[in-house]
Amino acid sequence: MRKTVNRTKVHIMRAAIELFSIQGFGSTSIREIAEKANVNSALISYHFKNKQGILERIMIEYFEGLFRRFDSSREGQTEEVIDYFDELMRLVKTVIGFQCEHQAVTRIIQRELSVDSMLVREVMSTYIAKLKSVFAALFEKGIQEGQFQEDLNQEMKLIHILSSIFFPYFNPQIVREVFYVDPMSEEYIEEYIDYLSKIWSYHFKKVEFC
Amino acid sequence: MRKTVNRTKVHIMRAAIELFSIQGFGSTSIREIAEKANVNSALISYHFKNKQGILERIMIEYFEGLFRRFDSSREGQTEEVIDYFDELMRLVKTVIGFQCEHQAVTRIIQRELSVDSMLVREVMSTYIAKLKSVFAALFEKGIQEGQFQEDLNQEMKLIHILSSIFFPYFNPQIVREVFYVDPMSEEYIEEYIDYLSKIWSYHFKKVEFC
DNA sequence: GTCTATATATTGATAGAC
DNA sequence: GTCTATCAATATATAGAC
Repeated sequence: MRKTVNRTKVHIMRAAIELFSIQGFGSTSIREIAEKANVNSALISYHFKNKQGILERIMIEYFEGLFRRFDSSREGQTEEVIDYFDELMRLVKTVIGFQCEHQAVTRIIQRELSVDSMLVREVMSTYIAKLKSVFAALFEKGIQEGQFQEDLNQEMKLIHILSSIFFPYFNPQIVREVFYVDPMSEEYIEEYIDYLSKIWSYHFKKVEFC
Repeated sequence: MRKTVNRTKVHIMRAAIELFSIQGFGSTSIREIAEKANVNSALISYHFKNKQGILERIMIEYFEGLFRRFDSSREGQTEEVIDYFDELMRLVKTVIGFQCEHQAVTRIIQRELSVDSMLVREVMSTYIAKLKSVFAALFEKGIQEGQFQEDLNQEMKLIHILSSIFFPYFNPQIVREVFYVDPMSEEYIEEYIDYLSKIWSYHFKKVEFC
């Protein structure tokens, strides 16, 4: 791949991300994207086939990046995981951090994931399913090792965790305009993680009786 | 208002709701709506001014309906609320029930609320703010009456509650295709409410020491 | 309130020169 | 890889008859 190729592709992607996130996919035209990217509109068809093609690349790069992040954050770690609850919170922190770094794309993906299409079903069955299985595997191990409770409904836990992680970053405007806090700020993140940790530690961890 | 007026308006609204919820607002054209509603396309401009006008009515009717439901569900009740946690869960149940009854509109609203526009900001500052204040007032009273803890961050509680209520009904597809359960089913609702109740009761209620 | 007819703009996508 | 030029389809919106 030559540099010129990437430069145009990247410019188109960046412009598309900004516009999709503000106006929505359906309300954004190829011409608008080309204009914002300072690129000839014909190049979009050339590089991405069509508008849907841009969204596809945006989604794929996002999730590939997320799972790469998972791997790299596991690198400097000792083989044996000791505390599975810590591991859970580390994972949550990684996802939230990634979502903050990619605010616009996060918003686009969550929004477009609620629309019916082939692309959406594929993303669901690969990436979201994979994300779920990462958490599910963690809980399974935690239970095996006797660190986690197994009385609560496991599926509910996972749905609940995804809700908690996704929602504030899918709709940061609600958080900002109704709660007057910025979900992307360091303070908020720390406080939110802290909150979730408190809530969850009691219900997920196996209790030592008093 | 005459009957004929309403019939057309209702048909247009119904068709728009179905299309918006499946394809998204931006990807749906006035013509499509008119066709699905078996109505002349010019009538949309006549009744709603433009496409945005339909969305506006959809949103307003939804939230007006929700708050009317709040009022009516409070009717047959004794003046003095005794258990504020029960009251909280009753409120949660009401919202979730309402969301189930209006699946399509719920999806549309959550999705379009993540897009930037005047309409969205208005809906946020009126309806979502009002929804928040309903929960906030409940917590305040619960604390005053010595039934609720006040150690946890109150704002986080509210964000967390809204996340838990909204997310599964904003994106039921994730729940269905990844978790293989239907968030609209009686069983799910009961189990989910039960789960939330368990999680929250420990952290929100004032504990009687063991 | 509802229709036909139409004006006008914008859409996504491609063919072919460079 | 990038451009110009252009197509056919579709968009929203309105004027005026009924």
